[in-house]
Amino acid sequence: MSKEISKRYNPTETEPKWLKFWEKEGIYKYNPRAKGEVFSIDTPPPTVSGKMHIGHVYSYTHEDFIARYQKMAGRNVLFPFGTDDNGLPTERLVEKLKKVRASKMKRQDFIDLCNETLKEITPDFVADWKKIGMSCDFSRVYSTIDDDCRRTSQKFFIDLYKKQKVYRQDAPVVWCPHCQTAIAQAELEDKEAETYFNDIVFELPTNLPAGSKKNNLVIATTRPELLSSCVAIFVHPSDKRYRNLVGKKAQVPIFGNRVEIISDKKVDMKKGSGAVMCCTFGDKTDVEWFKEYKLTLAMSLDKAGRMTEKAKKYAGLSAKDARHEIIEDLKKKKLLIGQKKITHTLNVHERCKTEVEILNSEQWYVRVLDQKKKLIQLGEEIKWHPEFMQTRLGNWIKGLNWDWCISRQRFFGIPFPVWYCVKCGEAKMADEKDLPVDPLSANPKGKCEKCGGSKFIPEHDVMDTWATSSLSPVLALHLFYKEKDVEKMIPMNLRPQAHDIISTWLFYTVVRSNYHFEKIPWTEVMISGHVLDSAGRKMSKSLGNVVAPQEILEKYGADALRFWAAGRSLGQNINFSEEEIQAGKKFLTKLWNATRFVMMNINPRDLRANEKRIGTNSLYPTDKWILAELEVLVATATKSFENYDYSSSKLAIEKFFWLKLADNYIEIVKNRLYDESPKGKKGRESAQFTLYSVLFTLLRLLAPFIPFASEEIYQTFFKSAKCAKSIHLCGWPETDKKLADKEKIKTGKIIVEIVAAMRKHKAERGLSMKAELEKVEIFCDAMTKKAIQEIESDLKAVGNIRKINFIAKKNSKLRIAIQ
RNA sequence: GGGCGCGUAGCUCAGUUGGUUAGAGCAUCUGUCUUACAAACAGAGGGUCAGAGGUUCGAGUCCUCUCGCGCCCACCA
Repeated sequence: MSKEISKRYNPTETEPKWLKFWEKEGIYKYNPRAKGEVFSIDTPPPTVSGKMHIGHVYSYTHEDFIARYQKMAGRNVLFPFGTDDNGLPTERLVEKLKKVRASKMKRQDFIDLCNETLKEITPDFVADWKKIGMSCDFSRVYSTIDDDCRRTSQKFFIDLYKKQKVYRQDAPVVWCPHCQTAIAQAELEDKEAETYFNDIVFELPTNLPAGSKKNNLVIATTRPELLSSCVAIFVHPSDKRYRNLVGKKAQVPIFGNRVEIISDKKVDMKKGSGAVMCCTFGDKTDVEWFKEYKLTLAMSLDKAGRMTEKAKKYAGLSAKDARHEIIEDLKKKKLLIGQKKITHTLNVHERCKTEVEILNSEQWYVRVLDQKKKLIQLGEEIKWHPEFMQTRLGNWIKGLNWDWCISRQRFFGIPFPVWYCVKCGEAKMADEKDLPVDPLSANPKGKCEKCGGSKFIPEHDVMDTWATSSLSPVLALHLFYKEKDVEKMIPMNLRPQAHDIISTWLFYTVVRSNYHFEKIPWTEVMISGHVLDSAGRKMSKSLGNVVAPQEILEKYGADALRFWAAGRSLGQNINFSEEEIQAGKKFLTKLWNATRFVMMNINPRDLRANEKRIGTNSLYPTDKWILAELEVLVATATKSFENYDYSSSKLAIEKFFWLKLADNYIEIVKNRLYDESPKGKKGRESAQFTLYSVLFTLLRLLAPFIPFASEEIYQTFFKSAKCAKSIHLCGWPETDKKLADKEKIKTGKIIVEIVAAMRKHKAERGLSMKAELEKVEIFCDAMTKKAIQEIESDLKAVGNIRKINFIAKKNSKLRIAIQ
């Protein structure tokens, strides 16, 4: 071995080298016809959003551990890659990068700008995924806005239409006034806010039944600006205070219109005054009442969140300003008789944190509410890792209140392949062979199927990005398979993802797979947790605790980051800790040094030539011990990986390497390696053979976690004797039951115990570990004595002991006395 | 209010189907230049396993309740 091999492993120098090598050699290319059972992964296409963040590192490395393991275990791994780059997130990014506002630009100019911007930034964005060592096949990637995805997305939309699983309806929908589009239930977030509960006086008609004391009705509301939308007042049926008012009318203050007082059990008698104004629309209950009692529609807010003509003198004001003015006016008229400060939770749009409204508008919906039972059942058919994550999907489905709204009044997305007949309004779908199509620039073929009309207007809306990414199994498979073969590959083997998008991406994919293929999209899912800051708080720009993985990569390299990411079990959140990443780097140095030391004392070619002669049978008992331990390790690591439990695998490997191999075994046998005399040949060769095979096995066990360092070590020290061109093609170690010798494991425990006793003896006396020990007395039973005698020479060497005395007695526990 | 997860050494976490004296890393202290590694190595101290009941010969592990933390959902008049 050449002397210039450095003492310290330098990841930042090494990693780019192997990245290039893997790409050049096509190590991770997928070949559908290659041998081995296919293992297909529905990789999450990251949203192109500037830069990869630390949360990406965490969950993507998890799936990479599994992909690499599966590949080494002989499966033909399909590990595709794509990017999700349309819809609101992309629009927002482009607006920010290019300092433009989509709403102030010509539609087509903005779309062109989005496409250009994506072209500029995507390569750098994807490069980060390569840098962390993802073993995806990057030679073909999809983007959810590319031609093929647009075609696929539109094709499957038409499929939904034909199957009547998608419908268009003019109805109340959750609306973001900032983004000016409808959004889906899954895109809502909670936000705590302070507001006032206002007690407002509604005048009652004068012709009240005899005995009525009051001539007005007080209603508490947080949203006085919606007074002009008030279409009814609700009270509880058993509320004695208002019983005689049911069926009567009350006058809306300021606006003067009269609304009916209705009784309904949804009213909470204890809240406010017990009487509620129903506005179209203030909240979900209003929608329910609107539908149930067929109330009139009175929308006071427009799509931009400004007051409409309905609000008369307040028209044109923002909701916030209108609230202020109305309160002032009510005060003047002495119709506001109380204000109470409260904190309540309201729904905001997750993308822009704007308070959402409910507006009536025409949207496309995918049916999900009538499928709840079936969808829950499909969720149960999938095997979940960890299991408890399945409950989250079940709970989400149970709690759904709206069908899945997929239309967005936006610009950069996949258009609906739809026109509407001017005469009868019937939707007309595009011809499949014309896809992808933009209805704004193309015309439909043929006449209206319903009325025979020949004039059409195009659909302006685009689809929500989830409506395309929910087809990711198809998008990914289509990179490598012909369209007609795609369905045969479903269900895929694995969907990996983080827990935050169970109610969106995971759920929607199940919905689509059910409608299009009538089966689950994958047989197993693995769900990763999140990365929190070192104090366990969410990372956010406002807290200033965001960690950029790019800096960590530069400082410690990808392997150290990956090693850190493997440290917590699947599904658990992890706190970011630079110390733990440092520990990973230390592990790499230690591994490098241990290998370097071993290989300085071994000539792999000689070893190979003498392999048969040395064999495993004639090995020293100490050597059989470490091989037995290694067998246990391989079995554990394999079992854990098969169960997606990479963290147990990593922990076991780490402990074996550091505690058993480096701290003990190598220390014990190094004396045999140094002995170059003819007499020491047998012992030397036995240790060499053992060390070489242990390290090569260990290296393969570690390869999924630290692909760069394991490759560097393989290429530097092992490749001449082994044939594969990369460690990642060397295969997963096989277990060899012959070596799993339980007796030798017991012997090993005894060795470690005796060595520890000698070390303690020397440490307590401040002696060098090399210091000679005159005599060591061992109290034990006859069986143990026999076992120790087999390894006596190794023990004497490592402890520099002159003499070992045995005091063997029946049932005597092992005890060591040192002089 | 409902669901899920978590609570083990100063910190971050392991702890298989219940079974010897509850483990590791980091941190702390002490020692050692030892022909892989001083950014190393060896050793030490440090735990009522959140709390209370229960099942059991035996509970960190199983059951019930309580408390604390986190996430998701609901409530938003």
